[in-house]
Amino acid sequence: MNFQFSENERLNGKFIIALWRAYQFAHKKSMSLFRENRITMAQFMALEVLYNKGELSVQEIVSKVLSSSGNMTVVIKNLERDGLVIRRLNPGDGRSSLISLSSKGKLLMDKIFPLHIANLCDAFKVLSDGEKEKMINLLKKLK
Amino acid sequence: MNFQFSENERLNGKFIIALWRAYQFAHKKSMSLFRENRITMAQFMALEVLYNKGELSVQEIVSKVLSSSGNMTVVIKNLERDGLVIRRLNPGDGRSSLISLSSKGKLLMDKIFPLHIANLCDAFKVLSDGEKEKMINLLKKLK
DNA sequence: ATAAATTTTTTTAATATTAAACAGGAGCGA
DNA sequence: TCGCTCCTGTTTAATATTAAAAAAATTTAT
Repeated sequence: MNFQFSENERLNGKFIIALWRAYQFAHKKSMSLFRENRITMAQFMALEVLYNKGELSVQEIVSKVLSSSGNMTVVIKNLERDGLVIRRLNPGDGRSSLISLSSKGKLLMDKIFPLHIANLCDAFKVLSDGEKEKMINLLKKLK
Repeated sequence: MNFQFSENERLNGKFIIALWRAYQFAHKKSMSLFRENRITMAQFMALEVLYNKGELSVQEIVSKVLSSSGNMTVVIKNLERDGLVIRRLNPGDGRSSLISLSSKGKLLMDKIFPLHIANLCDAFKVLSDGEKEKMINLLKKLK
């Protein structure tokens, strides 16, 4: 005898799957974009934060992309190796260094960031602004 | 000069982040549950399909959890090593094998699956059934 | 029936991800 | 100042994930 679902449990199961599939769907086009430009999604997320916020410490990047510091160490190491970001010592704190986009990284983001945004808009075009706003407010209740 | 967002682009950005955070939030409690029971989330997802659908081929598992076959090969190899699943040759197709829960795997799922469902219900308890149904229907429009 | 195409799965290489431990700097109170 | 704690970042080990190539079985087309 396996576990038997109640109606409520069944609905919650459907809901978590719907969230997952919607998130996957929204990124499908951009995954190809990233692949063509030889970066991974994790690398893009770090580049995106630096592009929009400027020079940041590792810890600040981590808090923006909901990752872990151990993970971000690796991602930034690979971005540094590929010449997309630059690291300099933090003059105000001997423990940390500050990461920023190189000119090569800036050029890459100038090219692909608008395309990524266009992909997102395209993915969500079947929803109205009101529908999106309503869902954002409901989803924010989960905390 | 960095990229400037339009209102629509800003809303889509907020929406994708809201989806991501909601999905993460819904799994937070169960991540601890999985850790305590020495399995990973990827392993749980494979076990869950086998628990609810019975014996399946690798390809069938892959299609249920939206993974890749190369990835699932590894996940199942680790589950096999830990004695949680059993593999037997598929009598009807020489290319594939059939995977099923071992008694150890079944016992584990009897214990943690109801707890996982309870965690999901708890995470989503601030939303009404109507709100969840409405969102499921809207999210299904993304295809 | 044979050749071609497809399916299923594994393998390899590279990157990502987590947990856990660790090192060293910074901040703070006694 | 000393000692304690917190913060920041790296490292290690294990697992996951992807892309790409490959092997083998099956199916399809001719």
